[in-house]
Amino acid sequence: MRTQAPCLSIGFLATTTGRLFTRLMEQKLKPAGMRAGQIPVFLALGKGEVLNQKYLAEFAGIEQPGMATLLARMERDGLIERETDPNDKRVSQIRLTPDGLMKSQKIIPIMEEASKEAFKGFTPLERDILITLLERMSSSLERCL
Amino acid sequence: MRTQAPCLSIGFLATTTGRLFTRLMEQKLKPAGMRAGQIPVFLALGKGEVLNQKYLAEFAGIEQPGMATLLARMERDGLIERETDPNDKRVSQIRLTPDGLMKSQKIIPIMEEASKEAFKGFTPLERDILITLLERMSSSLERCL
DNA sequence: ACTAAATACATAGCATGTTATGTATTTTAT
DNA sequence: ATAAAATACATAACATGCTATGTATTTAGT
Repeated sequence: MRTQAPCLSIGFLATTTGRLFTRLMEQKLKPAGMRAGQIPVFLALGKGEVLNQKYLAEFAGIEQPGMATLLARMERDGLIERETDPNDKRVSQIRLTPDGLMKSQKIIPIMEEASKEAFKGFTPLERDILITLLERMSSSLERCL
Repeated sequence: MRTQAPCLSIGFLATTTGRLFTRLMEQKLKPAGMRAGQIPVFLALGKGEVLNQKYLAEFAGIEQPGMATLLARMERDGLIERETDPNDKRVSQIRLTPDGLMKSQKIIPIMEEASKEAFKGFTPLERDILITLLERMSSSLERCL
């Protein structure tokens, strides 16, 4: 008896699926004036929350410089506003602008649409299994990084 | 009885897992002088094959301009060589350089390592299920794009 | 034969993410 | 009290991938 070779296509599959999902979201978000990378920011600030960059980066699961440039683009596009925290001048307090707040209302319905399409042909059980296994793989990968 | 809400986290999970996998591969490839985006090219040309850009783009599952810039960087770094097809001057025949060929030998073992780490804690059955479900989701997404 | 369509590749401009590094500001330790 | 460490954010340089578009070259239609 010998150990079965690990499936080599998993990396390709994971990155491809992620890319396809991003593309689908871009398609749906574009008409609404939003971009895929902005989703976590809209989700975090969508009820008028005021949060700092560090929190947003962790929430989005990206590094700090990535969030910094994302927020710079969103500020440029009038989606967010920043204000220095008077209690700690290193921190900037970030909130959605009225326009950003309005746009953010469409995020959840759009995500629902996209998820529905992604899960087309899946039973609820298959859906739950995929989620669970992906979460476990995600954790495994995080642990060895 | 009401329909269960579709899981909204699937997009985040898919893109995050893909990104984490890419990061892991980068870590392993860097010491060997390779980058994550180059993997499909190394796989396609690793036995001395001579292929054109269109084929490589399809093989890698990315758009043509993406492959064009990838190949430009790989040529810059001495990993590939290009030659115009004499039978059709639009086509460029692409092959790995001796250095690229040598480096490509390490791709499969590195992919095996990464897959092993990604699947840590998975039973063979779970592994197969994840692959199958991801393939199905990938197909669903491709269909609606 | 010759124009029009198709094909292969290149380029521009951008978004997203990464690592590496710089710059203020605040906290900690002596 | 002050020097050192930690923290929050910004910037630089880059890879990867996208859409839109341009440029040859080849193929097809008349």
